Amino acid sequence: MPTPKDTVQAILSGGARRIAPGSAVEVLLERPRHPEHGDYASNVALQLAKTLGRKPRDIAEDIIAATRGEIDQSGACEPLQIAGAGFINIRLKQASKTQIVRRILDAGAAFGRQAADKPQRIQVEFVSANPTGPLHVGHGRQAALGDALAALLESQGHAVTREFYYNDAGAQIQNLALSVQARTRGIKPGEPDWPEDGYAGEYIADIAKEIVDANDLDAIRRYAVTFLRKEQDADLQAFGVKFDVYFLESSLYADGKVEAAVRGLIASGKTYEKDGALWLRTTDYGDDKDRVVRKSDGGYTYFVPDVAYHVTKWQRGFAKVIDVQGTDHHSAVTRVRAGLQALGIGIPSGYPDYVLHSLVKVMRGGAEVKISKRAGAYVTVRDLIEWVGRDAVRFFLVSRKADTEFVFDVDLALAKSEENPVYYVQYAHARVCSVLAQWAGDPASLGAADLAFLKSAKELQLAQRLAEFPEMLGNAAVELAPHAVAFYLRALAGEFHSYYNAERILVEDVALRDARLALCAAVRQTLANGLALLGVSAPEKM
RNA sequence: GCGCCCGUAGCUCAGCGGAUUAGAGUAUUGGCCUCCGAAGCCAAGGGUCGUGGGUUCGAAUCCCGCCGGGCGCGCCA
Repeated sequence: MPTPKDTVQAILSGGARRIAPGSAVEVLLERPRHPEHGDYASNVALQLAKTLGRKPRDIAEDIIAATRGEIDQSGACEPLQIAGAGFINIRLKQASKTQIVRRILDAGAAFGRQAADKPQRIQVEFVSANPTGPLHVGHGRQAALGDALAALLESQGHAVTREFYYNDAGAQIQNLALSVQARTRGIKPGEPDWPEDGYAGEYIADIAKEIVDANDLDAIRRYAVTFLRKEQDADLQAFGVKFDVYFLESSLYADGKVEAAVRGLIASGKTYEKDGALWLRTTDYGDDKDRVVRKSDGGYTYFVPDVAYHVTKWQRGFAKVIDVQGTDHHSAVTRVRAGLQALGIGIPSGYPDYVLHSLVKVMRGGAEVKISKRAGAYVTVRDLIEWVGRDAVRFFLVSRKADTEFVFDVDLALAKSEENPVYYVQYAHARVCSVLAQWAGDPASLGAADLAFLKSAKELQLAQRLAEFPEMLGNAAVELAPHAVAFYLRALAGEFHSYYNAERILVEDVALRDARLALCAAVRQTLANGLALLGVSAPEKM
C-alpha cells in the first residue's frame, strides 16, 4: 500500500510529464526546512523552467491545474500551493499523517524492514584483526560500523554474511611468537635481545606465563594465537557482535587459492618480470604504480592472498561485498580491484565496495594516547565497555560519519557517562514503557484507536517523523551510512520528549487517551527497531 | 612532491543527488517537578559553512586554485 507521500509524488510526476512531454524529470519531494512551507515541497517547476523556457511559477500553476482532480480524489493532501520562486508546497491531510501509527502497530518489529527490489547476497567483512593483540578502539569502531551496516542491509531485504578475516601465517604472527618466547626467557622490551618489531604489550607476558617449553617456537605460536583469538572472541561477545564466518588466510595457501591467483594473473598477460620479481600492471586499472606479485626471494607479497581472498568472495556468490577498513588501508582499494580486474573472470570493476573509517584518536588526561601494538599502550574495546558500558560505546562509535576523524575523550566519557547521548534515546523508550505500564491496558487494543484525535502540532510532527523511518533506513543502506540511524533516533527521541512534556497522555477522555497511547506505542516500537539495528538495547526501565 | 579524505557555533558533529530565513548535542545564561520517570522540557546568546575564484535565476552543497589537518605513497602486512 503506497504511502500518502508516494501517492502525491506519483500524481505530480504524471502532471509534470503532461506539461513537459519527453523531459525526463523526476519529481522528488523534500522536507522543507520551515513548517509554513508545508509537509513536502517539490521544485519540479524550477527544474523545468530552463527546458521549457517559461517562468517557474507559470509551470507550477499548470502542473497544479493538471493534477487538481487526482489530488482531490486521492484525499491525501490539501490543494497544492505555489510559493516562492515556483515551489509547489504540499500539506498532507491530518489522516494522511496519522495513519502511519496504525501501520507501525500492525508491523511491530518489522516496521522499517522492507523487501528489496533486487535482493542480493551481501558480505560485510569487518574487524579482521590479526591475532597479535587485544582489540583496540579502532577495531571497536569497525565492529560497531560493520555490524550496524550488516543489520541495516538485512533490514532492506538482503541476505547478509558477516565475515572476519585474519592473517594466521605471516610475519606478524612470527613476531608474536618470538615476542612471547623472549618473554618466557625473561627478556623485556627494549633489552638487547628483544626481537626486532616485537610486541611490547603486557599481554605478551601473560601469555608467556603459560608456556612450558620456551624452545618450541611452533607450539608457542599456536598457543599465542589461540590465546589471543579467545580474547578477541570474548571482546566481540561483550560487544554483542557475532560473525558468520571466520576466514583464515592460511586456508588460501592450503587450498591452492594463492597459487591459482598467481596463475590467473600470469595467464592474463598483465604480468612481467623485472629485477628478479614478478610484477602486475595494476597501472592499467588506475593504480599509480605497478605492484609486485612475487618477490625476488620467491615469496608472494600480501597483495596476492588479498586478491585470492576476494576471488573466493566472488566465487562464494556474494554479488556485493563491503570491506570495512581503516583509511590507512585505502591504497589497497585500487590495488585489489585492479588485481580482480586483471584476472578477467567477470568480476565487476567496482568490486568490492569499501567503507573506510578514520582512525580513532583517544584523549586521556588532556593528551592523546597513541594506539600502537608495538608500544604496547593503547585503549582496548574492553576498556571502553568497562568504562561507559556496551550500549554507549556502540552508539557513540556509530554516531559519526565513517570518514571523519573521531576524538574519543576518555575522561569525558568517564565523567559524563550518564549524559551520553545513548541514554537520551533509551530514556525515551523507557518513558513510553512506563506510561503503557501505568495505563495497564492491552497494547494490542491500541490498533483500534481513533487517530482523528491526534491533532496538535507536536503530534502531527511526531507522526511525520515516524513516517520517515523506512525511507531513512533505505537511504542509509544505499549510502552505507549507519550514522544516519543514530541521528534519526536522537531526533525522534527529542520530539517525543518535547511532546511528553507538552501533553498529558493518560487523560480522562478515553478516545483521546487511546489515540495518544497509540502514538506513544508507535514511537516505542520505532525506537526499539532502530536501536536493534545499532546493537543497542531498548530497556523498559533504567 | 603525488594520490585519497576532511575543514560548518567555544567544543563534538549532522546537512553536501543545489532551491524559499544555515541545524543538533554540549558548554554558558534564565525559567519549569502538589502533575504519566527532571537521565526530561522551555527560552536566550553564539557561525562571512577554511579561503579566493567559477558555473547557476539560486551554492555549505557542483568545478578549479590556495591554506590548514589526516592517511597513504615498500620486493611490510
